[in-house]
Amino acid sequence: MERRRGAELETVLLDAAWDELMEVGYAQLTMESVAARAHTGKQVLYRRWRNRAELVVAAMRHHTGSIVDNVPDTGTLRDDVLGVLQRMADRFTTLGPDTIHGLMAEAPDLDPEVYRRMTGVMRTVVERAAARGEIPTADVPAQVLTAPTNLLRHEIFFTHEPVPSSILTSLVDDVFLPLVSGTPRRSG
Amino acid sequence: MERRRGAELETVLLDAAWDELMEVGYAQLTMESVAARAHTGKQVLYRRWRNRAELVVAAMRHHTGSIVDNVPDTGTLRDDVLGVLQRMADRFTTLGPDTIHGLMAEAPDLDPEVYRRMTGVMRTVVERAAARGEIPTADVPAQVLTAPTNLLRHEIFFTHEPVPSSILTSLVDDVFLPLVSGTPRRSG
DNA sequence: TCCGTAAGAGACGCAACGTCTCTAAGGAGC
DNA sequence: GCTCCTTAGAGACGTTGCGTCTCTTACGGA
Repeated sequence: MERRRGAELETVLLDAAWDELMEVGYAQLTMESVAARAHTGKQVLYRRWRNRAELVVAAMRHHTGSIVDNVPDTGTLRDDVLGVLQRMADRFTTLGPDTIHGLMAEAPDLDPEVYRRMTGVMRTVVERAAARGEIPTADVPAQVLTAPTNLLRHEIFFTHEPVPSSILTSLVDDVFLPLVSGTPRRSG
Repeated sequence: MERRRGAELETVLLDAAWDELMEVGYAQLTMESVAARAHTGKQVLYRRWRNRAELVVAAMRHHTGSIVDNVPDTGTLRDDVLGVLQRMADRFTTLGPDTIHGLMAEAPDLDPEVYRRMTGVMRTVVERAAARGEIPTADVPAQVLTAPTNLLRHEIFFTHEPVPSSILTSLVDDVFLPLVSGTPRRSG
């Protein structure tokens, strides 16, 4: 019997977890089913991850690299932000809301990190736009900076159909760009 | 033995579920624990609700009435919106994120209804402001209308501490009011 | 060649699910 | 006031999946 070890085994485990996630979804995914799919025992899983949630998160990380790498840089703020949103939408659509909700419920310490990353991405995009002179300043309130990604995430969480692209454009054109372009201080 | 029936029994059951929810949280709440607290059997619960999620939702509804009743009407748009947000924050804070995530994971068909209600509330608030002449028009894009409540909900979902009131004011002053008051069309 | 680590496999006890069964309380109808 | 029918109260039951524990054995390092 060929016995897998080290990185090779780990890849097999993570792939098994990912495949199981894609086929049956998070709610139906069990440690037993992943172990069986990888032709190994549960202990091998528990030696590496403390529970289902950690295993699935690791599988997700393994399957798709970080969003933070290669921030969109199209030359216009609008397309950059749309690019960011499009990537988020694509990514979460493949996961599906049940997986997301399940993970949120079981791995509560995990989420803040995930979404704080996007703040950095948006900051980069906005700073580039300001450097181009496209917007008056990169000094944008945090709530404005994170509004598009947060609203999209909200949409993904509460909607069970894929997010239509009209929502993405509306978030950019109706919400984000007006807030950063004019930045009209209220007269009151 | 006094045997409870009908509405009286139902109230006891829902109260037991609510108390259990407040004391141990959603993850630790079991049908058995609720039944025991209500001094009854599980079958009495299952005769009324199909599962844990439905029971808890019913308990929440029973404990706190709808938000839609009495929309804030303070005379200024800013205070109205702040009032709406404050109520949302209060309500969700008593529940806690684990309960919310747990419910979302187990009762996926439930959520859209809940958050579409707030759209109606915001529409009312904005229409009143337009009628007062406080803002130029009540014809506001849907994404703008729902931005504050959605962003707050997002914040509640991803944060594990209570939402500070500075976030509420920022959502109103930095995001919402600029979008509805000037509504400056971008020059480009 | 020997040894120690960990893979592969599965038994185990536990917790909670949701179903099923049983007894008896207490309204409704006569 | 008696009978009947619904259903409360209680808990047994089988199932599932968790996370732990145990055992044998492959294999890489010294």
